[in-house]
Amino acid sequence: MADVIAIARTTLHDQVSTRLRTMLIEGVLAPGAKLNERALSEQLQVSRTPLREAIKLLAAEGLVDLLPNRGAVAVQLGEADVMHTFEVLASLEGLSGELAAQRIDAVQLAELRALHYEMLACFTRRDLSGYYRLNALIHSAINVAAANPVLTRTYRAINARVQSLRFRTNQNEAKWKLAVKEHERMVDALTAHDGAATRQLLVQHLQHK
Amino acid sequence: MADVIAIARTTLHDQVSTRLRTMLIEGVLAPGAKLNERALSEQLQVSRTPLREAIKLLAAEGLVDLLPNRGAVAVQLGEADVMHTFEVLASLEGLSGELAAQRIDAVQLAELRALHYEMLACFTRRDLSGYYRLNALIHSAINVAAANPVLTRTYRAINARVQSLRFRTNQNEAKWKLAVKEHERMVDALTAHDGAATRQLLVQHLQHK
DNA sequence: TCAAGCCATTTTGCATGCAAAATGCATTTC
DNA sequence: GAAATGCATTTTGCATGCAAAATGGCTTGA
Repeated sequence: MADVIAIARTTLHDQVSTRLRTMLIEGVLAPGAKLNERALSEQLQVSRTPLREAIKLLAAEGLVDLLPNRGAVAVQLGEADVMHTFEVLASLEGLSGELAAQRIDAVQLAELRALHYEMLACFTRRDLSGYYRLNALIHSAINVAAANPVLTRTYRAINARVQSLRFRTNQNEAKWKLAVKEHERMVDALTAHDGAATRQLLVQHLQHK
Repeated sequence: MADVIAIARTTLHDQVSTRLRTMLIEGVLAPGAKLNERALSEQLQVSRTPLREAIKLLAAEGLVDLLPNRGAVAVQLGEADVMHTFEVLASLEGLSGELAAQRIDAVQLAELRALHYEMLACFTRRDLSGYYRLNALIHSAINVAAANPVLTRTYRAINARVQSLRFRTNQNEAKWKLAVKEHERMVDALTAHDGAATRQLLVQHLQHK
């Protein structure tokens, strides 16, 4: 009984916030839309209390704006907001890469390489959705290898803000090729445990979006 | 009637979260302490609803841990947690410096220099509390010069986590001298609009703590 | 004496109720 | 006809009530 993980007990406001978050990211709640408490509570079949707690949480994450006495509104990011968010994201990705390069072990490296090859397969087949999935997995693996929970949490929170945009951006062939190339170099840099290089590559990688 | 600012109307849960945040930072609510809802609501003279909303917010900020069905506990940072937090903070400070170096204007630079001289005065008088105040102002000014609200918000949130620790750390003379020296170089780098150098200095500066 | 089980009390989580603020609409006035 | 005003409705914000879970102490049995 060494590594028995506690049974996940989840509170209602937690479930609600998760639900709302995906609704916001997937655009079910479009930017600028008002979040009507009564309507949402009926839709999600919960009372207003946990719903309100969830909304406060999303406000803290920057996914909704809170107007006193006038409710919550799904944030509408202007061009400047997106740029600012990407600046911070790039920096955090860079840190993630630098730390990962220092801390990644052989097993993690092997797994990363495996994911990379799977991604190449998707690229070759022009399987865009598979590519996206693996891309996310790879970046997540790097994040895990960085072994810094604070970083992981912060990155996740900020990433959620622009996640919805990624549903819209579409890759062209040249960019796609470049991204794959960059990934290749990333794996190399991580293998060499070259922190500075990995950082550089990840920052660049994000700036190309 | 050009720049009339709207009257600040504040919600109760907002006030409560602000109050609790300072209580946590200042150690009135010591790390590991349970946040009893009834006790706090009586103490702050508010009902449990806004109090609970505030606690959820602080949980999102990472100042308290939420144990399902067992309430909230003021976070107790282990050595590893502190290290992880500082890693992220250093990175964000670095970004702040890099952006500030690119974007700072003459007026902001002048103000920064003025603050720096005020800080030197405090250093000369061995006025530690004045020094801390100006130090915070200078870092805040750099943050503002970086002109990235997302960065500012993120930094603030993460900084709050370790802010309470700073009440305890005490400078020795040598470290203090070094910090002042580093600040001097920072101002120079910003004046030269040298992003890389400013980044480097700020990262180092934080690592010395 | 000590441990295990049980019950009373406390505490959290959620639902609901009520008041203040905001919104929308109709009416009035010019 | 357009703008302003007043009123009804809606919506948010907070307080309170109630049930489930947790906590602490007590008794019972070995």
